[in-house]
Amino acid sequence: MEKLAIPCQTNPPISVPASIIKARPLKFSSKPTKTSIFFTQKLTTKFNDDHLSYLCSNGLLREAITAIDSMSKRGSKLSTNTYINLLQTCIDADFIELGRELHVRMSLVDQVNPFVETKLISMYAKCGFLKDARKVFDGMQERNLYTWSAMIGAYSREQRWKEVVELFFLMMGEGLLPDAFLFPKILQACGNCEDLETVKLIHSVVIRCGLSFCMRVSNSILTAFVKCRKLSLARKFFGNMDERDGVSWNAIIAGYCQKGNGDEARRLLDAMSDQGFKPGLVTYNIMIACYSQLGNCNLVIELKKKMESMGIAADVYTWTSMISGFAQSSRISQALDFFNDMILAGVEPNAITIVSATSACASLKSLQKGLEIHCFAIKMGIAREVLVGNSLIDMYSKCEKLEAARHVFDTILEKDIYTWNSMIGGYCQAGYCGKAYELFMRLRESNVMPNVVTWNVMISGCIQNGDEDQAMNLFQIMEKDGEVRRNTASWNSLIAGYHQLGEKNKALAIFRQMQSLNFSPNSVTILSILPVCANVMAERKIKEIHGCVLRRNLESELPVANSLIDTYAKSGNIKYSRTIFDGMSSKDIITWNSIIAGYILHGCSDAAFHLFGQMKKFGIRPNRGTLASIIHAYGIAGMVDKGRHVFSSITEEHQILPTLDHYLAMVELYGRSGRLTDAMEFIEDMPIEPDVSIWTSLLTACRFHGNLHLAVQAAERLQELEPDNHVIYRLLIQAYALYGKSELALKVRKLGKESTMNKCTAQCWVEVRNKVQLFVSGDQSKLDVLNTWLKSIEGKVKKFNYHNQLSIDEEQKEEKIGGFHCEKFAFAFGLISSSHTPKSIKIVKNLRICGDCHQMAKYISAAHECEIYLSDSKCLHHFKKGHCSCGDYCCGESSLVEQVFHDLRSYVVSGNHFLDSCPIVCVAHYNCARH
DNA sequence: GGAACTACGT
Repeated sequence: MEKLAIPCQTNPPISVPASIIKARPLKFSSKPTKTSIFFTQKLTTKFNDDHLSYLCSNGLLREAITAIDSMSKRGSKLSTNTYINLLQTCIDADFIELGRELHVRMSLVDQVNPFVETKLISMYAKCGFLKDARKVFDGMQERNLYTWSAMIGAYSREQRWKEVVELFFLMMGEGLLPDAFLFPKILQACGNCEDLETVKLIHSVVIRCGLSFCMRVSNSILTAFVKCRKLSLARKFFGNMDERDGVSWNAIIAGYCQKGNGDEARRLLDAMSDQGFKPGLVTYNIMIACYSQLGNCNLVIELKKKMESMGIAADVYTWTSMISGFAQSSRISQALDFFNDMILAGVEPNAITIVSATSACASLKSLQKGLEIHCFAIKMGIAREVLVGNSLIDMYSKCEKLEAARHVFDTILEKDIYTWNSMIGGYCQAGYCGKAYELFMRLRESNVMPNVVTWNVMISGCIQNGDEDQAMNLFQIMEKDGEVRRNTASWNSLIAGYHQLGEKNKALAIFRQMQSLNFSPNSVTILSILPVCANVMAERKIKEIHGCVLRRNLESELPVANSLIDTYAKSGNIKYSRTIFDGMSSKDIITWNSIIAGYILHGCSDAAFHLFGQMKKFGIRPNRGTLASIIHAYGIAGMVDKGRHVFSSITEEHQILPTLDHYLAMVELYGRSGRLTDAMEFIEDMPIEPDVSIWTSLLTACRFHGNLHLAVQAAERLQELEPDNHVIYRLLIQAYALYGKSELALKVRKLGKESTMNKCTAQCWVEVRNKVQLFVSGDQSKLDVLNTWLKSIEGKVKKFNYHNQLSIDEEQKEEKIGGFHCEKFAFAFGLISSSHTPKSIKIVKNLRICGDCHQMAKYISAAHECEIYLSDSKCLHHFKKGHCSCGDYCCGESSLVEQVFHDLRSYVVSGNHFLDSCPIVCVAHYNCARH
């Protein structure tokens, strides 16, 4: 800009742009007339205005202030207009400091009036100082519509909807009503905080003040009803509208889309065209967003083609909603394909596109694609923006690239709490608890306040990494030190953490405490606590949680219903699983897998096959888990060829790479049917290294079918894999001893003695009529009654359908109580501890049930018409009418995994049994239970 | 006389 120095008598020489000089009238009459005085004043004002705004627009704030001060010293008062223009300059250029100076000077010369005050409100608000804006507002003598509009507009921009609605009521209290501009703002606020009552009130006010004809206002009412999720009201309002425009149609269509009712939205779209309204870009974008979220690829493509045929090009919103919608509906690779298509179509992504695409990469853990998008963000110059940066941190964390995540973290210019939480969460997930803690401490020193999420992330990080004390400590101090209120997620972090640590009892205690403090469990809580209760003796607790699910209307959430199916099945109640399954209006692959696995657990392979067929009929594609289960089911049914056929279909038909669970199911399939050589050959041909479960499965099969030669091989391989496992030692010794290799047996025994492993004590728990009794091996006190009874039936059991197994279980003697295994006492206690034979007995055993006891359970279930549910360390046995759901295959030596034992002992030791209403009766008191 | 600031979609 060309600058000229012009001499000036009253002011020091200053530079003024040529355009201003040109704009100045050049002629003055020598004698001042009334008009010319007016003109001169006006010119002076204009000159001052231009002069000051010139200084401002060039950033010469100090000079501007000096000029103002020297003007006021000379007694020339700045006009309100000048102040307003200056304040506007401050807004436009974000010169809040100058604005404050002006505010001070205006107050000093007492030149404040509603006009400038309103402008001051705008200025403070737009520069991000809402509190100062409010201070001006509160200090005002009189407020008019403009003032209210400025103040309400300020809260609206900050999305502080509640304050907007509050101000609306205050405004009405002062006898003022919004106009056609302000009503939409307030309605938007009501919609966003779902304040239906206020919307209804405004609706009636609008009718009374005759503003219903205004499209903006009535469209805003319509939108507010939609946002309050009152679609019936919205539809009624829409139907009653005298006039509708495209926006009205879009609003009602958006309402159905938000509810996921794409069909109704589609009908409205057609009706809209029929009534002569052309759907526009926004209409198509709404519809496409809806179908993208539903993951309906075909319809999205169809709609996009249709809009393009109407001459409407997909814009950045169209593509972005497709990308984010598909990412959210788990069709993540499709979402990333759309990102590519968008770039090819030459549409420039915006920050939200980048965020959506990055989060898609995060869920896919696709580092390659994530890096590409990071490059895009860098090229667009938005990689350091907080929103984009946050999603990049998340993506790198999920791809386990913590250093890259940290690099992004360090480069983000203005970190918000999400930035910190993402980084801390990333460290926690990766197990770097120390780094997370370090960052957490740094955050507490920064000017960003940790929020409840930060604390929750830290708690779950600590507990997942095993630092239970630190987790509890954080949980205790968060409210006092952190000034955040615990929420459901805080409790969930602890419950899920304890569940992962296998501390079921502590998880249940936290769950109880949570409820007693009136925190409502949500679906996450339910999903953490249900697996804890998957136990034949916890049915009451499960029903209690089921009740809680129904009260909170959580049964419609698929994962919750799926978990209920799974938990009931694992707890012996497959009928309940089925009832829930049948009652579900929508089912996903997990639903089908849960019920199928449930039936298999109960030995009902036919039901599993039937459901598998039905599932395919419904067009649900089986996944990895389904196929493993079905092979397992063919194993139980002894249908080897069918099982093999399913195995080959994994790769051929379903294009899935078989994993260890499929190989295990195949070994079991061969093993059960006695095709041990096939099993061995299958294991040797496996492209992945067989693990403990594979060899254990083979060993079980060898025991069942009496193949000592292969048993020794399996035991040797097991011993190689887990040299410190004492159970495997014992198996190996027994196998050698029985195979006639006593020298080897002795040698191994010597080695085994040197290892410090302790043998587990056998224990079992029996529940009869909601009372729980513990039997521990080695405790022989006061068991005469049971002993006598057991001896009386021993002979009968032997005659009953005995399967002659290869016995390598000789060492179990030491676990016995008075010559019997503890579960036999459990059977006896269950049967004779009250006057009637119970319909069912439920037992949990820490080790694996032996063949002998298994036999007795079968006998009892037939002779006494009493079903026995026995959950041992490996399997759920359901004895009924002389048969067991495991098909007699799952009994034998004690388990390799002693987890169940550990869990159960902790219940007793801590005195907190999971059935609140079921106190544990100690063994010595068993006689009292009869009365 | 000035000032408030224009509904539906990421």
